[in-house]
Order: sequence, then structure tokens, then C-alpha cells
Amino acid sequence: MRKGEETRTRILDVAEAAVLQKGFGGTSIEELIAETGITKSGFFYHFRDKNELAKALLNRYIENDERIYDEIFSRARDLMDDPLQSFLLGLKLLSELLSDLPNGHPGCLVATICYYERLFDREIQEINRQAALTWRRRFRGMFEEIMAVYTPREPFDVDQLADMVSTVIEGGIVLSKALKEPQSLPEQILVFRSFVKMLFRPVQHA
Amino acid sequence: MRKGEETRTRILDVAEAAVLQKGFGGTSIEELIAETGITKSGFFYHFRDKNELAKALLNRYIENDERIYDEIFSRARDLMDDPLQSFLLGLKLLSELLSDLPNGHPGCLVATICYYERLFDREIQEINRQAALTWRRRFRGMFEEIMAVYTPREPFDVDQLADMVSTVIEGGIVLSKALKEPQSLPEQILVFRSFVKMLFRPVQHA
DNA sequence: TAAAAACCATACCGGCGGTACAGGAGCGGG
DNA sequence: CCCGCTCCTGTACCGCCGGTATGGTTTTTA
Repeated sequence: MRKGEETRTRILDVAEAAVLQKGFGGTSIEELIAETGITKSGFFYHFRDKNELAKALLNRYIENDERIYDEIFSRARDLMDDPLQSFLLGLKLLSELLSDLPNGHPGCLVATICYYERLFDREIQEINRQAALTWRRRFRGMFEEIMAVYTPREPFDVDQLADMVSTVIEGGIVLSKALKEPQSLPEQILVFRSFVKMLFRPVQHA
Repeated sequence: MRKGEETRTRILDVAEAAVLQKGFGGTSIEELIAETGITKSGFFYHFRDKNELAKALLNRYIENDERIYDEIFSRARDLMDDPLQSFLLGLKLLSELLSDLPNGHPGCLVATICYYERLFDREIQEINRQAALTWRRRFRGMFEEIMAVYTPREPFDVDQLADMVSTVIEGGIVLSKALKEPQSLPEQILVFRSFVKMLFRPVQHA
């Protein structure tokens, strides 16, 4: 019962890389089993069909994504007491982490699914939606903490501000992929960071 | 030779909608010819293969995209003399235009291609890259005009600032698709607009 | 009016997603 | 020791799809 999990993980590893490079439609099951060194029957033992592969892939991706955010922003929280400084540091750490990926960010599965909606069932689309909502909640929490201490220069809707983080990341991924400039994504995050800094930096004189 | 163009356009129309909903891999040629009311031979008369369909689709999409940007920002330029006010108005107009799409933005073909790179030849990827570079040039031009008049509160790299426009649009599209909230995209553009306003609003006293 | 453009009809190929079914290796528990 | 469960392998098959080939027909235009 351990061996099975291992094979399953191997399939998911291979599939994730392939899907991010070629999309779901462009990734053949035969190609996955060839690279995994498994047979077709073996594959279908683990996943009933491509839809279930996508579901497992997406769930795993989101889980890992959350873990990374947890780590980065809790580390930033430990280093900085002030919620604004902590958030700004978190963005910096995120930018650095993305900057260190040699080939750039491999792509976001949530975005991939967005451009394939009709191919998958509602369950997958709902998982995708929940992932985006979780991002929103996460960053809204941070902005609320900040706003308990700082007053923004202009009034902002907190949800929209929170969504801006996801927007910049998703957009940055697309842009660096299109431009073939891996540095664009971390740069865009830093630009956003400057905006946030500007928004809460006290004009207050003394 | 006019009839040919018409049929070609009809194929592209059908294909564009299908590709944005299901991706390239998920869109079958047989499905396109069924909806267009053409035969397979007829299709392959117009496009040698799927790669050429993609190329035509992408070129047409980019062309149309540029046209819309031209219209919006030249209109804004006519209404406002000041480059900052003109740019801010342009973003507002863009947001309103996107807000009026009943089903939300159908998706960006450039982004779709990004998540399929390995499926297409280098030519298509280069077209995609040039499109993103054109966006950069367009918005950099606007920011340069603004900076000739206004001094930003913080120093910014003009290219990165220009890229931020594309980032917000691409990211906003992904987010509204994931959330199934069409309003997110126009909202995010307005959030970015506020940031730009904040960046150049004169702290200058008289 | 004749060529060129814009198709239609048919047949075929190989790859791929998916199904069905038969069986086997390893392993843990009664 | 063998039963049953997990975790596969092997083989055969189906239908859809991308793509090729070939030959013919209509429509348009020079």
C-alpha cells in the first residue's frame, strides 16, 4: 500500500511537468506511461480517466502552493513584528524565491485549468475557484492586519486589494512566459510591493 | 477570391471561441468544420495544419487587440491634454469596456499559447513574444510622457511599470476566470489605476 | 471562356483515450 | 501455508481525431 502511493506520485510528477509545458490536451497518457515506465493498465489502475488525473494534479498543486505561501509569510511574520513590514518582507522573499528558479516559474495549474474549463467537470472548476478564494482570504487577512495599524492614502476595497496579489502573480507568470524573461515575474512582484509601500507609507508628518 | 476570405474568417471565428474555451488540444478540427458547415478538405485548403490555424488565430487576435488599445487610448488622448489624466482615463475606459462584456473577457490567446509552448513551433512563440514587447513599448511610451511632466513618488523602472499594465490585465483575466467573477478584471484594472494615480499625484505643494 | 480559386467526396493511416478482461507478483494475516 | 488484497502486466479492441492523398466539381474572376 506504500508502493502504490509511490508510483502514483511518480505519475503525478511526470504529468505535472508535461501539462505545464503542453497543456492537458497536448499531454498524452501514452507519453506519461512511457516516461514513468508503467503500462497503460497500470495507469488506469491509479486514475479512472484524464479528468481524475487532472483533479489529483490540481489538488496536489494547490496543496503545495499553500504550503509555500505558509512558509514564506510565517517566516516573514517571525522576522517582523509590524504587519506592513512583515507583508512587504514576504513579498520580497517570494520574489527572491521565484528569482532563484533557473528556468523561471513552470506555470500555474490553476491558470491552465482556466483556459480549459469546458474540458473538465464542475468539480474541478469548483476546486479551482476555491483555490482563488483561499488566496483572497489569505491576503485579505494580511491587509486587514495592516489596516488596523496604518491608514491607506486612498480608500480601497480589501478583497480587491487582496486579489491584486494573485493578479500580479498570475499575470507575471503569463508575461514572463510570453516574453521568455523569467525575471519579469519577480520584478513585477517587487513593483507591486512598491505600490503597497506607497499606499501605506505615512504622509503623516510626525 | 473574396469568398475564400469570408470562409476563412468564419473558420477563425468559430476556432477562436472554441480555443479560448477548451484550449488548442481540446479543440478538434472535425468540430470546427461541423460548426462552420465546411468539409475537412475545405478546412485543409485554408490551413495546412493546426499549427497554421493557431498562427492565423494568434495574428488576428493580436491585431484586433492592438486596434482596441489604439482606439481607447487615442480617444482618451483627445479628451485629456495632460498625459497622466489621459492615461488614467484610458484605464477607466478599458475597465468600462471590459465591464460591459456580459460573460466576461473570453480569455487571451497570448496567455493560452504560453501554456502550450511545446506544442507550437518557434515562429508562433516569437509572435507571442513580440506581442508582449509591443504592449511594453506602448505603455512605456505613455509613462515616459507622464514622467516628462510628473515626478514619481518613488523611482521606477519604466519597462517594469509598463509591463505592469499587461500583468494586471493577464492576471485579471485568469483570476476572473478562476473565480467565475467577470467583474474582477475591470476591478483589478481600477485598483491598478489608483496605484498609478497615487504614484504621480503631486505631493508638490503649489 | 478558360484558368484559377474554392471547395466537396472518399478513402485511408497512425496515434490516442478509454474499455475489457485475464492473469501474475509480492505481501500480510489467519 | 495459502487466501486475499494491492499493484500491477499483457493483449486485444473500439472510436475519435489529425493529417494525407487523390480526384473531381463549382464558383469566381481575369
